Amino acid sequence: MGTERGIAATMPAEAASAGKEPRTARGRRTLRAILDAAAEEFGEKGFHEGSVSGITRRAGVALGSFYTYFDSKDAVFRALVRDMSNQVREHVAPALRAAPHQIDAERAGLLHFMRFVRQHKEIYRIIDEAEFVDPESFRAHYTTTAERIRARLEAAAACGEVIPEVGEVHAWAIMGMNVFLGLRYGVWSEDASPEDVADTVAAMLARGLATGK
Amino acid sequence: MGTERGIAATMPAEAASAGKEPRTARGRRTLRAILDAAAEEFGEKGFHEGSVSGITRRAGVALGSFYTYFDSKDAVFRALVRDMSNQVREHVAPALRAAPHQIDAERAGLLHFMRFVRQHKEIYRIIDEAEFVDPESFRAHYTTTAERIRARLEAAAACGEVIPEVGEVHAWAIMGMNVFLGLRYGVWSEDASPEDVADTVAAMLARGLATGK
DNA sequence: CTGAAACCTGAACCGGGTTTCAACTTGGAT
DNA sequence: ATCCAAGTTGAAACCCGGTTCAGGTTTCAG
Repeated sequence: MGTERGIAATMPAEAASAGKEPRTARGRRTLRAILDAAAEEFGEKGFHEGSVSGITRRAGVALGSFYTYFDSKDAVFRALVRDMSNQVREHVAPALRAAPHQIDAERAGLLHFMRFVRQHKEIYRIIDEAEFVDPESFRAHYTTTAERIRARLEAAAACGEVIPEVGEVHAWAIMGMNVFLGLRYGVWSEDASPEDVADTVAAMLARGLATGK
Repeated sequence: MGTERGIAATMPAEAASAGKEPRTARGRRTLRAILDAAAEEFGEKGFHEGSVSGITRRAGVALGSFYTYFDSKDAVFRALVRDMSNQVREHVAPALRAAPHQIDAERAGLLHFMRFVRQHKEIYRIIDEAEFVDPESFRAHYTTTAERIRARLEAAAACGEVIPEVGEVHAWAIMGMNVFLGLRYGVWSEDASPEDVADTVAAMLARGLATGK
């Protein structure tokens, strides 16, 4: 289960706990190692089964060093959840902008989300477990995601691309579909191509399931 | 957060761990008290934060009595997950049968699911946490739920009530919508009536979001 | 009524993981 | 070259909750 790049690519300024930011290059290196190790550890074992010593072992640093950068086990987890949430958004956003029509945009959103998930299967374990470990971030993640979908839909409604009744309910419905399809066809099994799944959903979104009669 | 009836209504034979079934009326009473208390405890605090002593305190029995009926903390949780899964199904099933048309059936499914959720808000904490505590049951719950939806859709397709292309993808999409709408409008806030939400979704499912043009 | 099985009790055991801390090392500014 | 703040170390203190168990109480079939 390749965590590959993990958090490393972007190093958010607020990764460490308040007042514990590294001041030297060495410190930044260690912090990054700890964050990547934490993504691995929690992705594999979950929050409660994962351990701080597991993180430091993977990172190749001493147990005590962890507390140079984080106040607690919870704190790293929170940092990770926020980062994951951002990563998804940043990965999907460009595809949305490129779409010529709103239905295409929703199709592209799902498609790129599924692709992202296949490369970062740890995301479900981390975001889902946030419901228990860091409810604030969990709620924030889904609320802002739904809000973004709603804004897109309403803009499209203004252009006459979709029906004028679109609103929050549609946004949550679409988000729910995407999350479950990502779990089913991204994490659990890859027995259907993301493109086919996205096509099917786009068709349903466009014209519904009812027959003409 | 009234757990109200909890598990009490139906007492599944396999609630207790193997070989630990109660043999007297007193035993059954105690087992039931423990199960209801466990639903409360885990619903409020989640699996890891919840404790066996918290359960027995709520149930008004001694710590040791717990182990008369369950092999471990995990075991009660597993029993709870299966029971919850059944309860939802049993609560929603009748409404499905009563629907005259497949789209009505899906509307009714969502409607009754939301109503059930409002009365059993613990369900999300318990089923969601099963992803980590009891992955088998978690997977089973969603797999069989989706399978049931798929079967309904395909039967309806055979009657010409819905388009013939319906399949697994549609089933997972509908399930995902329902889960997230239940979370948003059942657990997090009751700022929209289940009926309105269900109507909106049914319309989307029937005719889609695209405009005529 | 009565005795054995079922059930209840809670103090104590136990393992494991988080967090602390005092001594030590490193690196870059002066 | 020197010095000290930043960083590192890992053993051990600490905490906490799951699980056990030996002894007492209740139930109910015979």
